[in-house]
Amino acid sequence: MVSPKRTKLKDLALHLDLTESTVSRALNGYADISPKTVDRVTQAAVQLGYKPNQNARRLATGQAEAVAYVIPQNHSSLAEPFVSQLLRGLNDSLSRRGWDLLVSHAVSAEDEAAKIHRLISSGRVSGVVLTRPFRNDARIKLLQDAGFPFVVHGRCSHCDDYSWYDIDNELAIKTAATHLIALGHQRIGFIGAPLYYNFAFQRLEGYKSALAEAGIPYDETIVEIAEMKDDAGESAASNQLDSGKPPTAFVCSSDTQALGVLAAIRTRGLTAGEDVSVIGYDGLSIGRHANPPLTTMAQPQAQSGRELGDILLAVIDGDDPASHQILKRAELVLRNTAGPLRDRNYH
Amino acid sequence: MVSPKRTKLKDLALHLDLTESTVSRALNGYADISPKTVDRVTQAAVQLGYKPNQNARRLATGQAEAVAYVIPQNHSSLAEPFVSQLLRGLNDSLSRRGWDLLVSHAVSAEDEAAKIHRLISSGRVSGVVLTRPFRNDARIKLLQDAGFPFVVHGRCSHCDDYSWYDIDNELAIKTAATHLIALGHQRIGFIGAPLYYNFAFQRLEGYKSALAEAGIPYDETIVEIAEMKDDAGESAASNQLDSGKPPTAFVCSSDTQALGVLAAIRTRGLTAGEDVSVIGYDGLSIGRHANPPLTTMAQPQAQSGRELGDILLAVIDGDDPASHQILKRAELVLRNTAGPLRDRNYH
DNA sequence: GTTGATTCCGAAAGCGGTTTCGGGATAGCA
DNA sequence: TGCTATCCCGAAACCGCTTTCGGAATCAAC
Repeated sequence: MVSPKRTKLKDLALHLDLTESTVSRALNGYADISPKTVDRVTQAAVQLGYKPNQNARRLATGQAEAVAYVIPQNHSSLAEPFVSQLLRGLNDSLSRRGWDLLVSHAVSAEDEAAKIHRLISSGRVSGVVLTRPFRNDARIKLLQDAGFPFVVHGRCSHCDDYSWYDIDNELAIKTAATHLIALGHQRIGFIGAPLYYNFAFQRLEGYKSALAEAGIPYDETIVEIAEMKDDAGESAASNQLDSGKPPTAFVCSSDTQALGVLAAIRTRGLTAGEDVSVIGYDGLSIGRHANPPLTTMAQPQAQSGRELGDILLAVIDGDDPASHQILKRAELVLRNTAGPLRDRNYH
Repeated sequence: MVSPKRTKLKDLALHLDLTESTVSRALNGYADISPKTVDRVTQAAVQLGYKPNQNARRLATGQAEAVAYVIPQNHSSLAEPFVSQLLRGLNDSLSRRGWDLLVSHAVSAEDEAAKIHRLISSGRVSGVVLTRPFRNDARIKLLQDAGFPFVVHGRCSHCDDYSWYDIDNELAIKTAATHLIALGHQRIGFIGAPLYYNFAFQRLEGYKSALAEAGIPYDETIVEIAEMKDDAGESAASNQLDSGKPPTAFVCSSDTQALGVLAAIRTRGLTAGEDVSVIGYDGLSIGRHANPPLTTMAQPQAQSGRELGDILLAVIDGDDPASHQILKRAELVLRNTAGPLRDRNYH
C-alpha cells in the first residue's frame, strides 16, 4: 500500500546532472536545447517513468488543459444514449492533446449557473461545452460576460457571436412533415418539446413551415407540447386520438415521444404506418426494434462530440468563436411507421 | 473578451488587512482563527467573489479532489444509457464535497492501461472507478500495485481485497432461467456475452446452475456467445431457431441481445412469449416498447453511481477497501415475452 | 588573437495556495 | 503587579513545474 514515490522533475534533473529548468524546457520542446540533450532527457524520462505533476504544471502555465461538459439538469433517461456517444467523441478530440474531460451535472438551473461559475473561475477548466440551450440562455450570457471559451451544442435565438454545432431542427421537422404530406396526410399532429428549449421552438417552426408550404392551415388543437419521454408522448397522442377529429399522422420531437405515440396507437387497436403514421426524431437505433419499427429523422450524432471538441480547442487557442458555427442536417430514416393516407376507418 | 482578473487570496488578505495564511486558515476551518475573523473573511470572500485556484490548492495539498471514471474501450452503443445514469450518480456523490469527475475513454486495452497510469501518476485524480472487469483484469493489478484508491463496478474472479459494487449476475440469470423452467420450458437457449468479461462468466454459471437444480442436462449446442448488441443476438438466435432442435426459450445476457432475438423470432413468423419465450437482462426501460414488450432482469442502476462514489470517497479517506463490497440483486420484470411452454407447432 | 554572433544551459522568480511554527497580545490567576 | 496559559495571527517554507533573462562556452569571421 506504500506508493513508490513518484519521480519528479528534480529527480530527473539530478539523474541527468542538469537543472530542472533545462529538463523542463527539453521536455516541452523549447528551441534552445540541443538535440542530443533533448534525446538524453526524453530517454531518461521514460526510463524513470516521469509523469509531470499536472497540478503544478497547470498552476505554472495558467492553462487547465481540461474542459467541462455540462449536462443539463433535466433530461429523460431514454435520451441518454446520446450523452455517452458525445462524451466519447469529446474524449477523442481532447486526448489528442492529452487534455482532460470533466463532466458536471447540475440538479437545478441555479445550481447549474453556480457550478459553471465555479468551474470557470477556479482554474479547473479552460473551456466549457454547453448543451440544450434555452431560447435565451443565462449560461451563455454568463460565459460571454466572463470572456470564457465555450461552445454550444445547439443554438439560441441569438447566436451570431459564439461557437455552436447544431442540427437544422427546422429543416428536419419540415422534411418529416413534408414527407407525410406527400403521403397524402393533411391532418398532421405535432408533439412538441417544451418551448423554452430553442430546438423545440425551431422544430415547431419547421412543422408550421411545412404546413404553410403545402397550404394547410395551422391548427393549434393538434399541437401538443410534451416532455421528451415516452409517457408524455403516449398521453399527448392519446388526447389527440380520442378527440373528435384525430390526426392521421404525427410528427414527434423525439423518438422517445414517438415510442409513446406508438404505444397509444397500439392500445387503440390501430396499426402505426397503416391507420396512423408517425415520424420520430433522433434516429435512435433502438427504434428498429419498436413495434412497428419507427420511421424517424436521424441526426448525425457520431461526430458531434468530436467536432464540438475540435471547435472548443480552436476557440481556446484564440480563434474567433463566430467563425466556428456548424449546421448539419438530419435525414429521414424510412422504417415502417409512415405510410400513405388511408380512408379513415378506425372509429 | 478581457476577463476581469480574478480575486485571489492575496487580494482578499489585503482587503481584510490580514495575512494570506490567516485568510486561508479561516476559509478552511482551522480552529485557531477567532469566530469573528472567520465571519469577516467568509463574508468578504463571497462579496469579492473569491474562488480559490483549484490547481494551486491541489498542488499544495497533494489532494486532487477529483476522481476518474474509466469507460471501457469497447461497448455497444445500445447499452450506453447506463453510462449516463451512472455518471449522474457519481456526480451527485462527488459534488457533496465539491470534487470533480473526469471521464476517460480509451480506444484500446493498452491505451487504457497507459491512460490509467497517467491519471494516477500525474496527480490529476485521487481515485478511479473501473467498470466491466475482465476475469482477471490487468487494470486492477495496476492500481493495486500502485496502492491507488479505486472501486470496481463489478467483480473479478479474485475480488477479496478491493472495493466493488456488483449485481449478483449468477443469481439473476439463475432466476430468469428458473422462471422459464417453471413455465415448463426444458430446452432453454443461452445467449452469453464474451467470456473474458467476468460478469459474462457469472451469468453462464447462473444458467448452468438453474439447469442443474432442475435436473436438466447442460447442452452446449444451445449456448451461444455473442457480442452485446442486437445484431449479434439476432444472428445467434437465428442459428438456434433454424437448427433441427430449436430451444423453446432463450435467456439473454443483455436486453440489446434480447431485442435482436425478438427480431429473429418475428422474422420467422413466430410470436415471442407464445411460440418462443425470451428473457433479457438489464431492465432497459426501452424494453417496454419492444415487440412484444420484453421480459427482463432489471438491475438497480439508479443508485449504482451514487454508491460507487460514496465507496470511493470512503476508500480515499482511508477505509479498508475490503470493507466496502456491495452485492445487489436484480429482479424479474414481467412483461410479455416469457410465456408457458406450448406444443411445438412452429416448423 | 580579438571580436561578434550563436548555442546552450543555469539561476531565479514566479504560479496561488497550504501548513507548520513561533511569538505577541490578551486573559486568568495568584 | 507579575507570571503563565491561551488565543490568534504573522512569517516563511513549501508543493512541482514553467519561463524569462543573462551569461558562459563555442564557433565563425576578420
